[in-house]
Amino acid sequence: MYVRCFKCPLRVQRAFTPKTEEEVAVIDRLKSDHLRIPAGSDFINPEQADAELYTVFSGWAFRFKELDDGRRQILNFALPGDLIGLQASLLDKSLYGAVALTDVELCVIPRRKLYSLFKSAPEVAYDVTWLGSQEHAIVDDNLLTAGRRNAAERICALIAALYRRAETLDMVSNGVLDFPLTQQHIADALGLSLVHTNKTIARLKAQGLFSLSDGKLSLVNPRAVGRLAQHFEKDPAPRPIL
Amino acid sequence: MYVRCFKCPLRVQRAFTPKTEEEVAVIDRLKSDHLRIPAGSDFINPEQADAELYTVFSGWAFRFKELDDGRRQILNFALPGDLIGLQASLLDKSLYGAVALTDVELCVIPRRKLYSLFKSAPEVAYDVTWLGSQEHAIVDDNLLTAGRRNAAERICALIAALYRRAETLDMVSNGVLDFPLTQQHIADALGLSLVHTNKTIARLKAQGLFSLSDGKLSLVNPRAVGRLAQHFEKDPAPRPIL
DNA sequence: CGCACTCTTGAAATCAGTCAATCCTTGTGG
DNA sequence: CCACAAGGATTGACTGATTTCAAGAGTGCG
Repeated sequence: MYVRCFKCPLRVQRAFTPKTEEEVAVIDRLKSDHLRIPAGSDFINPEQADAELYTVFSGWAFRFKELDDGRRQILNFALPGDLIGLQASLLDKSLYGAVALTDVELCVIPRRKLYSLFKSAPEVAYDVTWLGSQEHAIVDDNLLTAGRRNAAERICALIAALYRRAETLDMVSNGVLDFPLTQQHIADALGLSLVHTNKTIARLKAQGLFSLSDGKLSLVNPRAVGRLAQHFEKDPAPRPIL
Repeated sequence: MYVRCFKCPLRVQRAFTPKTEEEVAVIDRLKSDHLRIPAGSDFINPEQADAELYTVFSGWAFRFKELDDGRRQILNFALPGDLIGLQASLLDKSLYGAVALTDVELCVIPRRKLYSLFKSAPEVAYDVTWLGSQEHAIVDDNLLTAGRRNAAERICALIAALYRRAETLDMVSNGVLDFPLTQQHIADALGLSLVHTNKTIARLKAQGLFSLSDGKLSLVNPRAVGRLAQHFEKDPAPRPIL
């Protein structure tokens, strides 16, 4: 079930800027494979030298780093349309790992073709850079969260940001989002322990901020969540997609 | 005292990959100004819509984000040769501020020229992307630090990383580095309070890990610092510079 | 001299981490 | 159908790291 870019159902969504036929043709030639990765398995290893560049086609994934003794920090989550592996492709060595959170489909862009892409299709290269910066902005935000917010604020910030991003991809229906993170993932993303994460989530749910069970998230009181999170982002403008 | 790129004393240092004459000419035409910013003043405001792209020519700078109530997180420090403002240039709105830590000289690259740069000088555009990824990798690291290391580890990780980067720029002489961060900066970069930062630094100094006073840093026991920091980086390969 | 900035120090308060069980659901094998 | 294992969520009690509050000391500067 290989998906050709000119038949890609993702790129026509409202979240993405339309591309010309020629650009899509370039991207289609660029794409070397369409992978299916089962939930829980990794597709970039820390230390890996030859990691490719991926666009998430469907499902959720995340990047992480860890210390010797196993302490793990999730750096950011990737949703459909997001790029994963630009650093690893450019820097000749991955400094992080990437894991499929749900079953995931990935479009593969061979790292070897990246440099020539800058020569042959500058508009597409510009989009690559743009998407890299976008991810960078998210990590910046996550650093602010881990460094300066308390537990309740961290959880609201994470939930608000993911909910918002999912919304633009029409992944929210009737106010409910399929939310595949376990509490362990949330803890790892926020720099908290599992136990403290659990207790804080319980308190926030009891306060009626949001509901989350059986992998279904909905914001019961979006205002209050947004206030705690100090989540300022307005509706994100359409963005490029490869 | 405008510095033309073909006379740039920075780009000839061993830390940077040499460029062809044509490339330097392109960069020289790209450069629109050479700014001097006094220590402590900011050159990118959070929320600023028209931030330019800068290369640090001399001195130290940093990027930061803050919350409503003033809690501030430093995202990363920039040394000579580092790029600042790529996100802000690309994303039409800065989501962070940038401040001169010491007196700083900046090479200005107008954001307006960025897109056309991708068409006219793909090798240079590639370097821009590369440098963006490089900064991204540093922020990833800082997120791991803020999320998962304890106070002593955080301080060692920061010191080790900055010392190492400064070393490659020949800013370390006789084992001593001019280190312009106040303890408040260190605290803001690591997600710690000032008081706890102070006490932890005092303890580490007493243990003979490093010395730091009057803005002079030296690693008394580099091994121990590296071990606590779990700082794996080997000698960084030469990198591009604009 | 007085002000501003940075660094220090002590004590009290609190947030978050660790340890240790228990519960629940789901899937598997007998 | 039942026993059992595995993964995730939950809870209580305790410990400890880090923050907050408050005060003081050293230095450079107008």
